[in-house]
Amino acid sequence: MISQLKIDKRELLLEAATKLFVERGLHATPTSAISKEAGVSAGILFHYFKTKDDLIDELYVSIKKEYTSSILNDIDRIKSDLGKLRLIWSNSWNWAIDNNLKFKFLLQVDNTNCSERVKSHPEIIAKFEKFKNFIQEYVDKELVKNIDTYFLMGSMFALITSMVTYLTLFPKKRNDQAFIEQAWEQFYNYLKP
Amino acid sequence: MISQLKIDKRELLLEAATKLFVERGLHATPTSAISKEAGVSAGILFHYFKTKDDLIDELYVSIKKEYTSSILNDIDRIKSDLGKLRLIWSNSWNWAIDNNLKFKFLLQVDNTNCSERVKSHPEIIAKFEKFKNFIQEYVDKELVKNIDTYFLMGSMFALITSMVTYLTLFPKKRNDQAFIEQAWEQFYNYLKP
DNA sequence: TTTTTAATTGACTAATCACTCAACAAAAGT
DNA sequence: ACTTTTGTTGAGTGATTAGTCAATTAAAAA
Repeated sequence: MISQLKIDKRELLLEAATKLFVERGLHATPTSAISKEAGVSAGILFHYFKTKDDLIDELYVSIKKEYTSSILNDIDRIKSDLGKLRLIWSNSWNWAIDNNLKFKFLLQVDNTNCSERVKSHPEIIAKFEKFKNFIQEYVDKELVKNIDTYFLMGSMFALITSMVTYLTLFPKKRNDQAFIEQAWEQFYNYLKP
Repeated sequence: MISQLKIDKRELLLEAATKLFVERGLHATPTSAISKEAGVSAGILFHYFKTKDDLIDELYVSIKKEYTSSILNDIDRIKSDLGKLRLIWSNSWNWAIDNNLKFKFLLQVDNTNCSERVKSHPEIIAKFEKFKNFIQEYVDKELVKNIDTYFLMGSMFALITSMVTYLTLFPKKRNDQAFIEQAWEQFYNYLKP
């Protein structure tokens, strides 16, 4: 086996970190707690990650990539532009609910001033630009109101996040088709010209 | 004078704490940094606040009260229901922009699991209920879509927060009446039945 | 098998933190 | 004026933290 154990311990540490960071907050979580939760020795964390901040950075970037990728899942299976927009919408909150810890970790870092360096990671900027162009296309096609793209993206993300918070609090609603339909209607009413 | 200095130092500490908590994060800010920023000795902080957590709690509650109060400013000067809703909307983001540090502090605490005890403060629960009834009234009057009030409140607050983030990033837009009008239109399109 | 390389441990260190306390200063009360 | 209460200081304390390192084990290469 080609260092299977190595990959395992790294993953164990990242998973443990996600859980504890969300439960206790970034700075309130000692590295010793992370290694304990992962069931490994305290020192090994610094073998895989140079510093605690490096661990946070790597965790953020990997989760963000996972999230942004999931948003475009199955997008080619849909023909209509509006259908695609709806799929992006539902992909977003579905991933966030199915990966609630990871999503909460993203929110926590995004709401923190202390890690600006993470957010300016090139791969993340690239994904952001890609998504921005996507929205711009909808504006050009007059499927979405002609207003500053940054404003649109910000409010879209805000609405999706509040949807996630609500569905996490009331999980039954996730299978309530009438509710989902109404929520989508509201979302698109917000966007349409 | 009736202990004017006492009040002053308390206020100085709270202001310094707000600034540093937003800049560095709750747990990354030592109490020593707070007292230094406030220009007082390290020990005095624990004369006014039993513990650091107590300081955070008090700060949160006082800011939250200030914010929720500002939301209903001048509400009686407006006659129409829709006008009142619009005033609530604009009051919300105006306060948040004018008191950006305080607003960011609220967001930071709200996005943290470590201080559940703060959010369940009776005065805050009361304000929340009051606002909830307010929304319910609009639903009953059929000015707002008939969908779960918690869902409505969550998304309203999300939209307002994204408005604040945007206007903080692009301050000029705040005086752009056409933009504000469009933003309001979108907001109400989201809510209307 | 032997050698080399990589993974893993946990005791250790230097720094930092929340909080205390004895001493002093200023106000208020008498 | 004197006493009591309240405000204020900053050095000190014990606990906790991120990160190190010499030693041990396991895997890979020779």
